[in-house]
Amino acid sequence: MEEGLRERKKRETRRRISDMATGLFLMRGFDQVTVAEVARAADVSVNTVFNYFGTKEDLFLDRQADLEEIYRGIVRDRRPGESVVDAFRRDFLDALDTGDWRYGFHEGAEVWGRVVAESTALRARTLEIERQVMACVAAAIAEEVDADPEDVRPELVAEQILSTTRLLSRHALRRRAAGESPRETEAWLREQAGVLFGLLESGVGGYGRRPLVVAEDGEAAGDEEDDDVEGDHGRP
Amino acid sequence: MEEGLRERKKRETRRRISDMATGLFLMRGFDQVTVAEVARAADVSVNTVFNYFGTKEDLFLDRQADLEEIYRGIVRDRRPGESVVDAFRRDFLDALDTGDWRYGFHEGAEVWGRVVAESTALRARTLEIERQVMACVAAAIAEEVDADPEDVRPELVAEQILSTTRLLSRHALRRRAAGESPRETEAWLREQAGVLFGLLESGVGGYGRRPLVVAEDGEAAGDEEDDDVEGDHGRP
DNA sequence: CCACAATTTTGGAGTGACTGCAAGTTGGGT
DNA sequence: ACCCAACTTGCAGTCACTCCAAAATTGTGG
Repeated sequence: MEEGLRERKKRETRRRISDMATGLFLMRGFDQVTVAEVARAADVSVNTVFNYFGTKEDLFLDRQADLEEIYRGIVRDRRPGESVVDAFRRDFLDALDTGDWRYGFHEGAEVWGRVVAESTALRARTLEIERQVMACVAAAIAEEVDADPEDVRPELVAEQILSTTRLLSRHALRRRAAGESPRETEAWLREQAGVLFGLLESGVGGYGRRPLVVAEDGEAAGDEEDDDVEGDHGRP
Repeated sequence: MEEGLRERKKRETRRRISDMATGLFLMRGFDQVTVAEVARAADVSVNTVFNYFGTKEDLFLDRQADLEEIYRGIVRDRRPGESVVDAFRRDFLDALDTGDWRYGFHEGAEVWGRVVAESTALRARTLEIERQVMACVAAAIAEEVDADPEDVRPELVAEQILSTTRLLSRHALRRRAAGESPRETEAWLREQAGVLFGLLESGVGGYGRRPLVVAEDGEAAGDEEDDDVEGDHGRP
């Protein structure tokens, strides 16, 4: 098991294919590059490409396994006094500091984001991956709180948290793509992370509540702009 | 514009193609039916099929426009005193009563769900549709509360609500597919809708909080089973 | 009823992802 | 050196989907 020549070659080949592919995709766009071209660039046959990667999309998106492992760790290793939401918020803010690839803050993320956004196939695969990661996080949470298999709450919590981070990442990419500077985007993200995670914690129950009594005949049903999410959930 | 012969024929053709397609898909599964077969069954050429439907998946899933309109209505027509979450909960419970198709409670929904679940292409398209519907709901909410275009909260609220209903539908389909009776599933759904929407309202902030002091050396970090989500959001 | 234009349908010839198979080629153990 | 297993390759084929130009159909004005 000393890492034979065979194993090394396999790893190298896989790597070479993946690198050539991502390079071409980033340069010319996903749909503008054929698998045959990738194969030629990596100096292998088309069949070999499909031997290593199940689909063309996987050539660009094959971090799913890593993601699942990392997220499992976040849930498992949360600190004393931390809820699951707390743990993910901390991780998100840390990632913001370190320019982690997961949330799309790293160098060149705008290009990557643009390539994904422009290809329906890649967008679809991204969603599917997110779904699977969600299921994985839900399982991790369920295991941690030792929940009944019938209990749906872990899934809900996972879904809520991941939609929050996904939302933040998406806006980050959009802003960077629109030409905003990394500094500005980071500041904005830090602020919005506070808002959104706060909303997550305290609940969205009151959002957009329509007033019981129509005001003075002025506007129909406007909301206060500043603090329209209150803690009261009682319904009359 | 008296509904000429031409328009009627077009509508009929489209309908015929769609019906034949869904029939075949439900009977034999999405991947086991080719577009050519659908075309033959509908007595048109393959090109005509693609003339009416952009992709094979759209032959099975073309309610998106309806969905968006309905959801817009739910947001717009919420009653006095109702928050957005309230409005969607009410709609969900109503749908449960009426066997509405949107959440997969109608007759034959298990078959439909199985067909979708078995095809990666259909699953992917479903996710993409859900994403677009989400964006639409977010826009509706933003418009209703007259939010700043920069404000991300409407998107978060939309995402949260729709993941809740989606979660409920998914479990409903799974249970029906597993052979549970409609009655049982409905009862379960009604109960879970209460739990999940409640969690949405009051926030998931405390979920899975790890205790500050490890208990007595018994188990490591278990949670109370009944009410592990409290209203306190303060972090120590 | 007859051109004539607009629209729809169709056939045919691609392209590109992906599969299955049979025939090489290569690495590792004997 | 020899063999087996794993890996690679070429080839033929399927299927979704596109582009284009030639019918076929429908609506319109004389």
